[in-house]
Amino acid sequence: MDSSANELPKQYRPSEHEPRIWKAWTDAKAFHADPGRVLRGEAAPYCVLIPPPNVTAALHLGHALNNTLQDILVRAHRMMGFETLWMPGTDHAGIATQAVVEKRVLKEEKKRRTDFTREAFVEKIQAFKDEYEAVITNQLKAMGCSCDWDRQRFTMDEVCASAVREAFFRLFKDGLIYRGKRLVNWDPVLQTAVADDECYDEEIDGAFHYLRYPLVHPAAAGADPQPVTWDELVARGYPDASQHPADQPAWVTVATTRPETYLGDTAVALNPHDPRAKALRGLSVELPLVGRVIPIIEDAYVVLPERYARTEEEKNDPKAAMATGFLKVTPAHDFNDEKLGLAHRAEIEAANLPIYINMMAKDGTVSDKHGWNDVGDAHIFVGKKREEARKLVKQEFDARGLYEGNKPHRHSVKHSDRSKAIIEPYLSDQWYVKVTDPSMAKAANEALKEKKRPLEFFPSRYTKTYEQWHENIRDWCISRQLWWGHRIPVWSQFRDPLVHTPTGHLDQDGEPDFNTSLSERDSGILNGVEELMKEYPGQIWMAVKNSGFRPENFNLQDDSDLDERFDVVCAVDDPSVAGRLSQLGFTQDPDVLDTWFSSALWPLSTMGWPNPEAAAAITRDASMKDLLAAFNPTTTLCTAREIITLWVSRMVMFNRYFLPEGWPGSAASPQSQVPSASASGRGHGPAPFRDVFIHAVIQDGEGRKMSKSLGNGVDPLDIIATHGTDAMRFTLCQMATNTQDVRLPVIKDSATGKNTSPKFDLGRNFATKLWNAAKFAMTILSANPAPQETPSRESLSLADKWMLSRLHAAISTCDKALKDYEFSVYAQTMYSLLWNDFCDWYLEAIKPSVASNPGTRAVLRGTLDAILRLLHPVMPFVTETIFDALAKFSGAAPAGLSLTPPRRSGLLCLAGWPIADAALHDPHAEGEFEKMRMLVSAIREVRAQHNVPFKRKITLHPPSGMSVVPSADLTSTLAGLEAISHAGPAGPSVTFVADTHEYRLSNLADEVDTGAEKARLTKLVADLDKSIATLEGRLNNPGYAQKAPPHMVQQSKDQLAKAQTERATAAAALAALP
RNA sequence: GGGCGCAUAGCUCAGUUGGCUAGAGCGCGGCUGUCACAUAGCCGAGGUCACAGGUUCGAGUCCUGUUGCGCCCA
Repeated sequence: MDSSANELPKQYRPSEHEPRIWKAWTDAKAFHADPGRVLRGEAAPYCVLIPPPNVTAALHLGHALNNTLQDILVRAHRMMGFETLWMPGTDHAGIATQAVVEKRVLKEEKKRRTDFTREAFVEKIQAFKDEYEAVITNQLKAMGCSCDWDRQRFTMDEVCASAVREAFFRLFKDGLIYRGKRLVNWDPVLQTAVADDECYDEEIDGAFHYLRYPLVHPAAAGADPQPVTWDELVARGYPDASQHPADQPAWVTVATTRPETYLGDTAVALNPHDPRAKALRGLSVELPLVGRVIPIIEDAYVVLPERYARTEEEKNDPKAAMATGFLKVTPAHDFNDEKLGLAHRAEIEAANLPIYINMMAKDGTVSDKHGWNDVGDAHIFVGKKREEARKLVKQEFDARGLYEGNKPHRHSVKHSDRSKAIIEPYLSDQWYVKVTDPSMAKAANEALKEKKRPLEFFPSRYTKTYEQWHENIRDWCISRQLWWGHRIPVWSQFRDPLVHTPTGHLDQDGEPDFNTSLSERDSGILNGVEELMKEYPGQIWMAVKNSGFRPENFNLQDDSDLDERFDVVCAVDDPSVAGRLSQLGFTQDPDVLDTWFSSALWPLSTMGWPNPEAAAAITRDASMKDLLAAFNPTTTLCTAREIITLWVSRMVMFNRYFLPEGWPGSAASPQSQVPSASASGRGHGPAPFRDVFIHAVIQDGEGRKMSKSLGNGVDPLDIIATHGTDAMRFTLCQMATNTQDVRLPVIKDSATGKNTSPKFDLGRNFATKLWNAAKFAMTILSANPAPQETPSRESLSLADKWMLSRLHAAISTCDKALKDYEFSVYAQTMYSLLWNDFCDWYLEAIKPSVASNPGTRAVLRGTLDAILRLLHPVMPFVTETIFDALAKFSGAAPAGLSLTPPRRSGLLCLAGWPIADAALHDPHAEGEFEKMRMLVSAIREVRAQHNVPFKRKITLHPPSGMSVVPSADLTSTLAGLEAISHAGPAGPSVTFVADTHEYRLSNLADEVDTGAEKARLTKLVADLDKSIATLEGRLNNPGYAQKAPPHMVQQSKDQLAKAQTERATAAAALAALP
């Protein structure tokens, strides 16, 4: 093999190498983590969990960034000798996926979800999921992601599903899951509750409508309420009441953007500081048509109208201009009204009204079937859609002289992400996790202060986001009225009222005493459940409320709505259990869990919790049983900032809740001491990771989010096709500064019509540079092999020592940058090491000497090898390709540079991370080299100024006092000198200054261009004058000499002296010109 | 409404305890088919560090305020 370097083609063509390299990695199982090594104490664990991409769509550039950064960390740590696990997987993304499939089915088959059975439709979604999971997986593999692909999970697979059931079961049993009737964001199109983060605000042109509610005297039950007249109000001191006809019924006017919801009003509110408040005490209003009499309540929440505003601030409240001072309170249809209603519960209930009156069906039409009993004449609205009902209400009020008109009002309204429908605050039965419990939110914040292993955010400012979220958290609504997701594992049925049998005794207060018991039917049900519970110990549970019976078997939940039903929760997914429950009259809750419930379990479910043995059986992977103990807690989570509250927070809560206190998962503790995963830590378990790295969001060149609708998205596969994976990764890494957003100018490629960005050229050019540098190095090594013996330090040239010193610095910087998640620093450091130091200076410097100096060849080979290793995490394919070629040119590394060979299969991804001794740091060599560089730059500048052709060799004349030119050989090589002559120039010459010394150059051309020379020197003198002025100004400042540190003052003096010398020399040379 | 971030060269961004005569890549101008690389090399031009005050011997950096843009939470 005379010249193996020739095997490398002229250019690096990514597509020719990437599939081959990927196969080599996969064949070697290079990314497969062995938990056994961790548990046996053979290697420290390093673990990253992939933020599971939604199976909704293919990955975009944001994913590319997210996963590139993870892969960089993972690959670097794998090389550093950690037993490294990067856990891959995808998320079922409940509502998003269902909505996408519903849309697709409607478009392709013209059918709706409800045209199918639940099972059939879920199957369709499943098929879609399979399709996209494959797309996503292929994308990640194309990106080079070194995940442990044998362990890939899906949030709804069998392993994850059992974790979800177990988590629900434990929380339910512990009283942290309850059923509640609450207002939720209701999507009337998809007919499901949606989370706040599944909504967006959008301004719409609406109006404030002014409705008059007649005032009445509250009447006794059954009696008709009597109207209040204006003269009565005059008597009560109601301001301006005398302006109305005295004997006419009086009213108050409410302002509302949604007139139709008046059907659900249960109060009218005004501010206690409103001058009308006093006069209205004891009165009520009667809702037109409905006839409902509702109380007037006083609450400071109500905005005072402009004319009653007491302060400037109140006056300037934009709402004051619109307000009448009266607010209709509709707790079942507005979140603020709900708060008001609950705050004034007593007053409303005193009026024999429920707090909530729901006047709407699930599809958003007016309905009397959902908790509205006093329809009265308002039946004319029933069945109308929101918009129709609004019109009709206006019309009916108008007909009765009760409509005062409207004012246009642009206001922001919540819309559903998925259906774009306006969100309806809607009262419904939902399941909640009591995250307000101290074992949840508080424990999550305490993780930041854990002594042993505090949770840490990078950049640290995000800690605040996380903390504040937990401080203000509300209970988490986890039920979704969807088909796609984890079905809530609760079986319910309505329960009979308790039977009260007189005992014939009197109680303490002298009242007859009763025995309370279950009905016969309910007794039978309970017996059946108890039997099941015995057969499936710890897997079936039932909660009851204020029953007073068998408390040893069923835990009491006082704050849940269990008056009416029996709820049985199952941790098992067993058809026979389902059958038995069915026989007992139970049906399973039709709802599914919020997607984040299963995502929150990701650090647990992917590792086989709660039952690693069972997970090992399901996956037919024996090592699965050790995963949890070896890798949870994981090391780092990489994600975007909006995920902090949605996902990070919930993972921390769940991990701390479900894993036991003292869960070490570390090699230090023998397994016997590891607490069993079956015990819940209830807030005392470990956080699921140590570091949370929040990376920037990629925007387009205008600072907009990339999105399909804007058409500014960039497909990672397109970039991979045109630039190569490594180029994309390097560019993304280089962009990953710790700012909030990064902009990526997007252009349409005229050839392909696809979106791309010129920024990716940076990475492509860099890969090419590396390729060519390596090719050149190997050409040299093939002609003159590197020595097999470590060369002595003495045999190294200045350039060698300088190169090693630079390498040492770069390794330190990279190590620190990776530790601090400063990806851009890492990329920049490597860019400058390879391009500037290695290519521009070192390779150029050694060209004449490398053939004759074995020490130099050792440094050349060793430096290239180290660069490949350092770059591997960000550019895995090209480095692996070159490393493979370089393996044919073996040689000893220079002393002080450790390059551990690959652990197996000769693969770079399994080779050791380079380690440089501090001894390689050589300030003297760096100083000398720097002097030489300055001289070379000065000569090059003269050459450029005089248009000296590249090939023309010129003569350098050092100043008369200088016997030896610093690094003369290097200078000659790099500056293109023919000779260094201590004699004066014979022919025409040019003077220049370097490091205060006056040099001359001759043989530049047949004749010196005095014009160019004058221009050059004039500019130089001007520049130096500017410096001198600055430095003199500083030194002449009396405070400077007194207060600045002496070394700073000295430095300024030195700089000034140097500038003055150089200026004098340049000025003299200028004067000497003809 | 609460919290956070950004504003530095034409563009995208560095600039970590104040010491700066403010850097990089792209782009721009000049020269170069040169022998690893034209996806390259060499040289160069280009900045009132958003604005206004303040602290300091010294401010891109710290403080206060203003303007503009953006994000998260409610």
